[in-house]
Amino acid sequence: MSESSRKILSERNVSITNPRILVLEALMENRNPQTIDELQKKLKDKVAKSTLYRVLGDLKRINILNEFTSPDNTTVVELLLEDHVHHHHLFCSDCGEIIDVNLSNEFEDLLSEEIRKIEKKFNFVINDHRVEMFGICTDKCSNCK
Amino acid sequence: MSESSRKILSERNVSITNPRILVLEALMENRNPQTIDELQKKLKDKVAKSTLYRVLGDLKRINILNEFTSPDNTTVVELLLEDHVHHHHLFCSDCGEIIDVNLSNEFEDLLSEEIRKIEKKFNFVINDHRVEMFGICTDKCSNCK
DNA sequence: ACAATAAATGAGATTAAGTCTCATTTATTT
DNA sequence: AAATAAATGAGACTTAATCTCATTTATTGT
Repeated sequence: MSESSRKILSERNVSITNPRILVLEALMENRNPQTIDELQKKLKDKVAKSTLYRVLGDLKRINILNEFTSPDNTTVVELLLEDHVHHHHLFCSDCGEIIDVNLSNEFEDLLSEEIRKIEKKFNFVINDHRVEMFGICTDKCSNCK
Repeated sequence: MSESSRKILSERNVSITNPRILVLEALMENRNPQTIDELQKKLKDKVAKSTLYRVLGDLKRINILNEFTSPDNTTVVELLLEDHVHHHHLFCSDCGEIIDVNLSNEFEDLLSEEIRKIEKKFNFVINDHRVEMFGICTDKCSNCK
């Protein structure tokens, strides 16, 4: 585990430091998105707040961190590694859970086609997209019944 | 113009006040999304900051305001009226412009089908979705060349 | 392996978006 | 038109995120 976070850093020419390893490990603990607050709690007394934000910035810069905002306006963060690259999100407006979702390959192909049309129409080069879905989980989590 | 914002409010049983009319008019000036900062500048010395935020809250509550966060983490807001309901967004990472985009009806149908599958898989009731596209506008705006 | 150099960190100050409070003003109801 | 209820303005307050700078830790060249 500590091994692989070192590998991640060295492969991308980022110097290997304790805070970076700790943040990566905390991110690897949950593969689902987590809030910065959750991260901060996990790393309490191990990594300073300023360092946490800086390390998250570093990880964004080397393109292995995805940061976005949940519908209730919380910043959320997740590691993007080889096995887990392109996917989408499903938000429960009741309990706040965020679930990673893969759409079928056929659908992703259709979406890419549709996006090609948009590129032409608006004269854009589009390099990324995401689909966000909002709803209520009916029996998945303990908060909602 | 002032007429129609009065109408919007009275139809939804929201009392008609000057700040609400002014905010609605400022929102109607651009039909594309605008940042809160832009709004604030337009309404400088006419509507207090606290009132602006409260009125935006009111408009969200009556479901005619869409609020979201742009990739550079700015809060963005747009009016959702009859003619302009379901649509998506295209973000220029160069100049920050946000463009409203409609996907084809056929594609929206396919997306709804795909979403029905996700609902079953995760035991969710999904009531909304959005597609966000990120790229660079090649010749649309003055900032990018 | 070790000094020299460069980069990263911790602690806390600072900034700014958004919220809250409460006395005053404005709208609505009768 | 008076009574009541709701909304507003001004500024205090909160809090996520950024910045600063002295100290610590990593990297590089010999």
